[in-house]
Amino acid sequence: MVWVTMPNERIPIGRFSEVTRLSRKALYCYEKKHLLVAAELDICTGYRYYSAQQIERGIWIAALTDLGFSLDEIALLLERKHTDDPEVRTLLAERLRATRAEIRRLGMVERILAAEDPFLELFSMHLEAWKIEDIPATRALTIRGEGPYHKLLTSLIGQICEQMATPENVRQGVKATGPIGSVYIGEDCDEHGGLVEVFLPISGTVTVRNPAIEVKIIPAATVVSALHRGPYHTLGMAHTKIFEYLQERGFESAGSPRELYLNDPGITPEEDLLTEIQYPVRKKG
Amino acid sequence: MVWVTMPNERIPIGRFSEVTRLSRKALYCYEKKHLLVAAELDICTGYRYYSAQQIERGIWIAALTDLGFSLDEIALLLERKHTDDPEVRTLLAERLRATRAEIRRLGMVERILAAEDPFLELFSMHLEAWKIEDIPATRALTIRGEGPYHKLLTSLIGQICEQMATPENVRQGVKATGPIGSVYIGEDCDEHGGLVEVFLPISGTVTVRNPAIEVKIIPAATVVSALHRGPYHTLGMAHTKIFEYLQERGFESAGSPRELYLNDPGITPEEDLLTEIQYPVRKKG
DNA sequence: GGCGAACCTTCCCCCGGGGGAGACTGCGCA
DNA sequence: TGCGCAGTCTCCCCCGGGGGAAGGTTCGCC
Repeated sequence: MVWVTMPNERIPIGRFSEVTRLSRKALYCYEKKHLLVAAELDICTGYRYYSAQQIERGIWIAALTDLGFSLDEIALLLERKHTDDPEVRTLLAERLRATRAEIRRLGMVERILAAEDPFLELFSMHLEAWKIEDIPATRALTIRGEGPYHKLLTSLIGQICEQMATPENVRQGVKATGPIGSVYIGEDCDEHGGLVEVFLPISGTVTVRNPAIEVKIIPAATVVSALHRGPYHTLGMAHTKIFEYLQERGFESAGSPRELYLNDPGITPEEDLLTEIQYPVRKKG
Repeated sequence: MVWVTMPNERIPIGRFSEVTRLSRKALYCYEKKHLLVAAELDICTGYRYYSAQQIERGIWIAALTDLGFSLDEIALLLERKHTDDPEVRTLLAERLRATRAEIRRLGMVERILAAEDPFLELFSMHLEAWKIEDIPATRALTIRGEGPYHKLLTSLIGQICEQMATPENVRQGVKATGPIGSVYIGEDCDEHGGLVEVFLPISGTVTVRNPAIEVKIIPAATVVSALHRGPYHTLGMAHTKIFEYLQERGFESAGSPRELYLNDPGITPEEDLLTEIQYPVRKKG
């Protein structure tokens, strides 16, 4: 027996959309990409009609998009899902991996949002979102000193700036090519003082009169870097945390830590000061 | 002391992008939306230069987009994050809710992908993704019968189709407006047989000669519906599962269950047959 | 002063659809 | 036979950028 009277071999898009749970927009879109083309297109009116057989394909598409596959991937999966294809297995495995990564990420997002003060949590967290950077070698003015950091840095930076600002250097067009930074060299640095080198990357022909100042190439390095926001006297804590992090992750230190002073303490409020902290490390495989 | 020589009040987009971890594309995009506009635009060359003060804003934006806020929301949050604004709190709460929902969803996705046969798991799961529908009242041809389902349904459906196919009805332009379905009326239905009404929604002026056939209005209903794929003799299991589901969720039954036969068993292979199962329920708040 | 490399610009297409406008069609009913 | 409403069509803009082309700019160094 054939159900001659059944109209459902000519399903208009609305009904098809309901039963497959695919929106019309999605159906138009799939048609454009030849992923699911209506069985019939009335040339007169432009109306689309789907066949009952297409319902199954529609449901598959809906299910697979829910899993997070792209439409291209879905086309491939639909074509080969019954064959035990290595490409299909790869696709599934990769999707599983990506899904788990996303769940982990969202878990962290949830923790932040659920925190007492999400904004505080968030900002410090993001600042402490380390990244690994390759720093190219740089030509720089450098000056060393030893003593309690606060006064020392002010003095060293002052001397470098003065040297840059001499008429002859201004005339020569010497330019700073990056922010001023410092390297903590001493073995026995503690939180308050030690041996420090301040540097300022430059370009051009520079004339140095101050005998304390050298022009050096700072060698390239791979560093783990983090951004710190707040007064300079809070940098010590930041260093401690980063150092712990590196230990945990098994990074191997490859030199003295540096700081880059991203803005000018003369015109920026203390609590908005940004400092990039860099720890040279050896590359992990 | 002012660091007169520092060039970092004129940060080109590349460096700004590195330090904030925002891609250039993103920065162009934020500029268009006035979310983060470079401090300086060289009118001659079109080059953008950011100021060091903008780094902080950039970092905020990066952090908030990671949390999943839209750019409009971020604009609002940045403006009011220090005020204890109810709108801000709502935004945070809503984001937390949405994040948790997404985590739950991805948990299910993970389960499916990690299953032995993801495709099997997926299809049955998606078919059993219930939805609640409001079915409007419909005019239909109906016919009742009692006995073992298999033979009974075949016979009843046959009679309805015959009635539709009579010359006078064809001439009158009587049309089916939906798939054939059935209602299991008997209190003592079991898996094998009982009292059943078969219906076919129609439009137009119909002539009925078969005394067993009535033209009725099937009343509107709110139903929980699921799609089943496979031979008709497996429908019993599906009914059992849906019924259990309804019990668990505390739905209150509001009538006899129905089935809609979405494709024609005469031309569709048994294992591809789609049947929509509907259980009338009372609306839950 | 010149050169090459690195950097920057705008422009256009892509993802996977959602929202809505403006116009046409179909269908049920009288 | 016509009416009215619901369904459908195409077109365009939106999200939040990514990828890449084609062309102008800057910079450091020689």
